[in-house]
Amino acid sequence: MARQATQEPGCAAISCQSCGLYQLCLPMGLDSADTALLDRYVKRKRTFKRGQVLYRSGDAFTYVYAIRSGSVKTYISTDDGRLQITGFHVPGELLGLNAIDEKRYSCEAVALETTSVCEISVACFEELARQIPSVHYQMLRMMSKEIRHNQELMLLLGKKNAEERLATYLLSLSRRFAMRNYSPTQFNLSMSRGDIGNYLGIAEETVSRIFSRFQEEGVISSERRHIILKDIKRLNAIAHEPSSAAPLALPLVQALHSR
Amino acid sequence: MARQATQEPGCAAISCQSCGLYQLCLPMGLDSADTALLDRYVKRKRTFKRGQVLYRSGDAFTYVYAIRSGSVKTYISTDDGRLQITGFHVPGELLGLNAIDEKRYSCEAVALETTSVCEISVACFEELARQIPSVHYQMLRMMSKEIRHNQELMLLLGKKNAEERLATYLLSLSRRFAMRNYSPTQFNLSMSRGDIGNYLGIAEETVSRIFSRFQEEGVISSERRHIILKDIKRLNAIAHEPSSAAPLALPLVQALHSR
DNA sequence: CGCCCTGTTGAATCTGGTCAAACTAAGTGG
DNA sequence: CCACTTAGTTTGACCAGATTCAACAGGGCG
Repeated sequence: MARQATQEPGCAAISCQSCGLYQLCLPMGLDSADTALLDRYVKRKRTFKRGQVLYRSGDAFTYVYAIRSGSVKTYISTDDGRLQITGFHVPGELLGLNAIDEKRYSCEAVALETTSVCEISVACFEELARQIPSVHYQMLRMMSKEIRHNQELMLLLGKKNAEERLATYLLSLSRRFAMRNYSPTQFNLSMSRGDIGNYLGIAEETVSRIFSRFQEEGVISSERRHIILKDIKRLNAIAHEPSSAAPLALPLVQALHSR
Repeated sequence: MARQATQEPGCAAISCQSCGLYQLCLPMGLDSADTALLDRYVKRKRTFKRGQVLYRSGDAFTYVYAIRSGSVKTYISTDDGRLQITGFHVPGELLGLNAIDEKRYSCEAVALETTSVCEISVACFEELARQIPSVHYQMLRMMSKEIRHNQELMLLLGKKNAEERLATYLLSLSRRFAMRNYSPTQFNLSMSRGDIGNYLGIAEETVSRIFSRFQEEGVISSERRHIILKDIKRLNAIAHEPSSAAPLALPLVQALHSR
């Protein structure tokens, strides 16, 4: 009942350019024949409204989701109901891949706002990978990137204080926006303070307090969900990011932020 | 100068059975021809002593390591030198795979005790994957498993208190030992209290205190690095593990621990 | 217009960190 | 074989940062 499919033909034509599959094949330099083949496997476009569930933990692994617009949070939970948000996902990202070996989703995915996705059947996806071997390699790269991202989050959760966590978080968002050619210094958050706090392992009140402190110190300007980064150099100093380790997003984008 | 290679021919003969590659091909039901092919790519066996470095963060990605015996810790660090251990690795596990997309290791790997590994050249490994397509799929499975494991660690670091962290940790170890047909209730830790605390995001003093408390309460018995789990049911209750999510190790082994 | 959700701020509390010291085990070298 | 060193572990006392509880403000939406 939560799911609301909008099954339109004609989605495929634009899908490869606009959704995650593009990212999957572009770096490998696939020719247009491959690209066309790839498009055939994009089964349907769907739209989820804020709070709607894409999939639940334990559900059979039947679809991979490529986000076209909007944003999604994923989380897991303890047996007594505490949640840990494990990621916020934006357009261009692929969701559900880590269900590969258990054949069931290991986390729950919920739309943060109205979100449009391409829903790709796993069976089709596997067939696709058989026909275009480099797809497998691309998947390995994407998962390797996710592992690194998670490891940096572990560093954050295990070793950083609340200020460092928020600074790291803002910079990470900034880089992801820069990557998509949005302003890296001015953006709107699609997630609540509660979600941010949950993700970073601190209370939402602490998030509020530190946003206020950053604002007093002139590092950022925050008006509810609208954020302006005013002193990225300072944010970088506060964040104490991993040293020689790879950045959260693309290495190229890293250069945008002076060190 | 830290590296001490013992280059022996004849390693290949036993390697596939004894090191991680076996785990990579076995689940796919490779025939003996494939297995033989696979063995050819095991270049050399090496031994690292306690504290020696297998690879550093930022090093070029040239080898994948399959642990034959001993144990290894991996960690990343902030720019001001704080470390976060991201994993302890035991025989049968493959190390270094998440360097795939950046072509450099994203973390540092250090032997916890005298450790024997098979060092597999990445170039050979890629050639191998080309010849046996299912190897790619196995790699995807392994990385998917690692992502899930990391997500559970994020839940632990973000939402659990010190007692829950220790209980979760002991159970995770127990399952991994059970998987390798070692006693799930009695084992020696190869890592120090400091390493455990670092991994779990708590101080080593807290680790000590809680081990003592568990002992007082009759849940475990701990004498320095020798641990006996005396009440696994209670440990499970304390740990508050992820609900419907996949277990840290194999699902089959999970059944060993009553819920 | 008023309700409700989100965000903000204050004050009390507490878990776990930090610092310090004693103790144990395992080497190391004379 | 023993004195000495070193690394690891345990325990106590104190303290700080973050949580919890609670009250309140402000937007957005019905």
